[in-house]
This record gives sequence, structure tokens and C-alpha cells, in this order.
Amino acid sequence: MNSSRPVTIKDIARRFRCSPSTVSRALNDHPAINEDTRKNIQEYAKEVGYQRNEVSLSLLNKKTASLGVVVPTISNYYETAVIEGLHTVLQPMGYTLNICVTNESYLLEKESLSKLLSNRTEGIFLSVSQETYDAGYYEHLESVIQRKTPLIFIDREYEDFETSRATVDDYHGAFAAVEHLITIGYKQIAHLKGPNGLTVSEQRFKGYVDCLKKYNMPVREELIINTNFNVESAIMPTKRLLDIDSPPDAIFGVNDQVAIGAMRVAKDKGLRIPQDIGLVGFDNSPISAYTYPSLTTVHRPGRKIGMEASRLFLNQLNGSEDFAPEHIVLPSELVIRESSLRI
Amino acid sequence: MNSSRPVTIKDIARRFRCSPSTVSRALNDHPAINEDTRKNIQEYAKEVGYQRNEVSLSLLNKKTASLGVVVPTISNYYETAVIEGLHTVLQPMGYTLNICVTNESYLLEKESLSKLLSNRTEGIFLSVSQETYDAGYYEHLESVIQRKTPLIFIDREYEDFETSRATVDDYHGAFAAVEHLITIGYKQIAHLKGPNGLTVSEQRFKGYVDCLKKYNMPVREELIINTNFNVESAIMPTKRLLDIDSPPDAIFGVNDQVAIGAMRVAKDKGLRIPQDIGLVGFDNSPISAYTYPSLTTVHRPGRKIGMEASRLFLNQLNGSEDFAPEHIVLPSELVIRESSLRI
DNA sequence: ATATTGAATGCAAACGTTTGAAAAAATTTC
DNA sequence: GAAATTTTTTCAAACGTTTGCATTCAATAT
Repeated sequence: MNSSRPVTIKDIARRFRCSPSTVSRALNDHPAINEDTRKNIQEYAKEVGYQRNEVSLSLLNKKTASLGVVVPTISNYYETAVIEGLHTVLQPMGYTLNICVTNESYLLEKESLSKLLSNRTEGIFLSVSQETYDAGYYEHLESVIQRKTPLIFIDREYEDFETSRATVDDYHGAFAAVEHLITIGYKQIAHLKGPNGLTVSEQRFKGYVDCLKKYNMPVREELIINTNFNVESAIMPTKRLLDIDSPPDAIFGVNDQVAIGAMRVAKDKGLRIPQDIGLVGFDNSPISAYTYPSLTTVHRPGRKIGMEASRLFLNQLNGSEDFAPEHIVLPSELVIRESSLRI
Repeated sequence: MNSSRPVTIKDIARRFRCSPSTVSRALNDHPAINEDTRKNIQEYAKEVGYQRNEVSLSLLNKKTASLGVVVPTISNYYETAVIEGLHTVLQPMGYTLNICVTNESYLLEKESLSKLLSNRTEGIFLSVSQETYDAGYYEHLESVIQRKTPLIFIDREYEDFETSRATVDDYHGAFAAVEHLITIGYKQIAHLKGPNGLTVSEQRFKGYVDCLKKYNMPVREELIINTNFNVESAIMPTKRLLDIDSPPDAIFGVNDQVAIGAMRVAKDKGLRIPQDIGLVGFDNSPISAYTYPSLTTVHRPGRKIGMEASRLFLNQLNGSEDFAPEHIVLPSELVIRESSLRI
């Protein structure tokens, strides 16, 4: 009544002048408990709003039913789609998701992992930060592995780790995008490349380069400029691209945001899309279907990645001693829209 | 070596033939511990990768350092911005965020809250689901209040609850948006209204209506159509709007997504923006600055809301017995861009 | 030599719950 | 009415850690 201290089993036991064991069993419908006792206790428990202390259970059973999700950011569509996918599968199973955002920082990533381990998280989904990736750090992962806490990589991967991973086939998606542009008849295809070093950037870049080579088209250094993953970062690079002597007649952006930034710059310059310049993005974010013109892009199944990653986790959890990690690669899919459909 | 069971203080104690107390004190740099003992124990602990079991500490201290965030969705820009704001303040303080997505369902919301309480979460940030709101349910909140677990409402509010809240001033934002359109000279301003019943929708709607009234402009029923918060949901309603006898010359969308959907439809119909039709959104999402034309919108400080909500939580946590809940209303701000700037 | 101090360590309880085994109480059987 | 059986309840330990108090042991003071 007065205090806010949660009601415990002991409190109830005192009230009924019985032992905590009896209360516990009554609440859990244990058959050995007298029907009346059970009913009384259950009623009383409901009345006073008893709620089991899961913390004590976690300690006892060494099961926390909580999972860590460590990602560089949650402000992009794709990342939230992945988290939604994880949620869809794992929330109904009773798991709680602890989301940690690293802001691409190694230190934050390290601390997050350490915290999650201390909290006895039962599994960790990790998309490594750029800093970690650049520097090639991996010691902070050792303790996770050593603890045998299931560790599932999402998208950004570490080649040398024997863990499960769920990634999207960025390479072939990029390849298909560029091939499409070539088929349509674009001759000078630029690429707004993501930050160097990240698998995502590099794979798409590789798809771009390999496709050009396949069609015996030159890979012009000056048509490749780095950006980040947001709209803003595409503005200056696109302006530069359009100002060079023999400017590109198509741009393949590392993601939709970047492509939309490029679209904006092109329009400001009075270029018609797709007649004067073709545009392709990557992600198939919801907005891409409704830009004007709508944006050709590569679908990246974020939700599915999240769901597959969940599956990988569950496999590992229920797996035998000699469990072998899986590497899922989901296909990406070219979505052709107006921004590249020059007749 | 063989097992994956985490090393405990007892393990270390056994190794050094001392008591767990000594190990605990050594690890915590307790002054009463012999220097050598301390060093040896600390070294060994590091060597075997000892990591304190926070679960047991949570039980002992009744502090879990975890907070619940219960939101209807995480696929909108605004929601993730809020979460980022919470993160920014609370992660450095050692708090872990448990994100629960309700998909606008009352049942999921109820279960999420119950779970969070069972896990002895120290505070809950809640943006109630549409279903909960529509039905006017509130019993599931009682137990949170009764437990005296700090409960902070975000955006969607319950008038009758004595809790802290952080909301954006939707009303005046909408008012300013419509006033701006009127000032520019638009005469027939339509509104793509969000789902009925939600504070967010209703407040913006009220701002729209009140502004029209202030300027003695008629409120035409047929110029008000419901949408959801995504692009897709704006397509049909906008088509309908543009097909009526005396169509609107401006549209105020409940958010940027909806406005962008409207923009797309208008363009498809060959209308020039802003000459033939003016457009205003709400949110100031990153993309809104880079649509073509760029979208006039109302800035909604999601990150700030998250940070303010954190502050409210901390206030309540450190507050005295007679703590009085606060209601923060952050101003929204009109951002004028091209889509409404008819000369 | 004995009392006094001080440093270093150990004991035991606590947090809330579950659970196998033992004990107690109630019921049945002869 | 006692023995056997069944039903119901309690005991005690466990999960991992911290911490006030007690204890041990050695060193110093008398």
C-alpha cells in the first residue's frame, strides 16, 4: 500500500503463513498443491499485483532471454528493417532485444559487447563499426567467442571468424545495376562509392568495376568519388562529377540516399532524368518508389536479413557440439524504375 | 578450457585457496586487501577473462540499469531519431535500452510492459499504440504507476495520467504551416490527415482548422482525407483530392512521407509545384531537403525529444517523494523550402 | 611475557526464485 | 486403532556477488 517495493513470494508466504516453496508451486500450478491453497494464493497474488522477479530466475537458471544487437547506426531505413526482422522472429519467442548503437566507434563497440556479456546476454547480433573494421581490431570479439555466446554477423563481416553471418549479395546487385545501365545504352557510368574499407562499399564497388570490365568499358578514376550513406554527402561529389570535362551520363549510387542527392543536383543543373543522365540507387527504401522520377534501385531485404539472422542464432543455440556456422547470402534484386529508363 | 561456463568469483577463490569475499574485494580494489593478493587475483582474473555477473548484482542491489522503450514502430525517421536521443544521454550513463515494438497493438504493448516490469526495468519510455489509444485502455499502465517505475510518455499522451511527458507542439507547427500557405496566397488548402484518434493527427488537424478559421477561410470537408504515415497511403487520397470539382491549390500533409506521396501524384498529373499546387509536410526528415522541389515542412526535433525525455526520467529518478511530473512541449519550427514558394 | 594494535582474511546473510528430497498431515486400508 | 498410503507442505541448497562484523595472525608497545 505505502511502499513501492515489488511484492515478493516471501511476502505472500508470510501472509498465508506458509513457505515460499508452496507459494512458488501454487503460482506455477504445481499438481502437488492443494486446490484451495492454490486458488487463494493465485487470487491474492493477482490482487496485490505480484509479478515474478525475472532477474532472480535469470540468476538461477542462467538464462536471461535477452539478446544484444550492436549496430553502427539506427537512422537508416535498412538498419531499422533488420531490427524489425529480428524483432518479428524473436520477440514472440520471449526474447528481449538490447539495442546498442556504436556510431561507428570501436570503443563504443567494445564497451557494448563487454556490457552485453556481463549482462549474460544469450546471443549477439553484430554489424561491426567502420572504425573496428578499418583498424582490423578483433580482440574484443575473442571474449564473445570464448564464452561461446552465439555471435551472428550482419552485413559487415570478418573473413577470419568462424561465426554465422547473414549478408546481402551486394556484389551481384551492383553488377546487375550497372549491367542494366549499360544495356539501356549509358556509356559513361560514374559511381558514388561509400566509405572505403567497408564490405558494403567495396562489394558494390567491385560489382561496378567488374561489370564495366566485362563489357570492355573503361574504368575512369575520376568517375569514382567517395560519399557517406546520407543524402547530404552526395551533393558535392555529384557537383564535381557533373563539372568534369566529359561528364558521366549515368550515376550508380552506393545507396538510395546518395542517388537521391545526385538526383537533386542533376535536376538543379537542368538535366533531365533519365534522358540526360541515368540514376540507380541501392536499398529499395520506401521513398525510392515515389521520387520523381522514381528511382531504379537494388532491393536489399533488410527484414529478411533480420529474420535469417534470427534463424542462424536459433540454429546455433539448439545446435550440437560440432555445430558448423552458416553463411547466408540473400540475393539482392534489381528494381527497374523511371530514373534509368531512357527509351 | 573445456567448458564455456563463465568464470565466477568462486572459481578464482578456489584457485587461490581464499574466500570469495577476498576475491570480490581484490577485484574492486578494496583497501583492506594485501597488495600482492590483489595483484595476483586481478592478473589471474584478466587472464581467464573473468567478467562480473551483472545479473547477480542486479538481484542484490535491485538495480538493473536497464530501461524500456516501447514504441509502435521503428521504421520512421522520427521514431529512430527519438531513440537516438535517448541513447545519446542514457548509454553513456550505463543504461541499456530494451526496445519493444508494438506494431500499434494493445496486446503487444501490454505484454511488453509486463515483461519490462518483470525484468525490473528501472524506467519506461512509452509511446502508446494506436489501438490502446483508440480503445482508451489504461489498466496495463496502472501496474507501472503502482510500482513507481518512472513512466515517461513520448508524443502520444494520456491526458488523465500524472506522468512526465515530452511532446512536440504539433498544433502550432501545423498552424504555422497553414498560415504560411495562406500568406503565400493559396486559397484552397487540403489536408491529408493522419489516422483519427491519435494526438499527433488530431493536433495537426486542429492547427489546420483553427488557422483556416482565423483567416475566415472555409473548412471544406471534402478537402480532408485520412492517410497513414507512409508514402503509399497518400497516393489514392491525393488522386481523389485532385479529381474533385474545385480541387485544392495546396496540400498540407500530416508528415513528409505523405507530402512526398502527394508530390509524386501531383507531378504525374502534370501539375507544377509550387505554381499550380503548394505542398507542406511535417517532420523535416532528411530527405525533405532534397526532393525536387525541396519540401516545405515543419521541423520535429526527434533527437531532442529523446534527450528531454531522458532528462525527465533522470529528474524523476533522483526526485524527492513529492516529485511533480513535468510536461515538456518542444516547439516545432516551420522550414520553408521550394514546394510552397509560389512567387 | 602479555596486552594492544593493525592488517588481512573469512563468515554468513542477503537479493528472489525454484526444486529434489524429506517431513508432516490427512486419508485409506485392514 | 495402527499401519500403509496418499496428499500436502516444508527444508535446504543453489544461482553469483557484496558487505558488516568477526576472526586470525603477526607486529608493536608495555
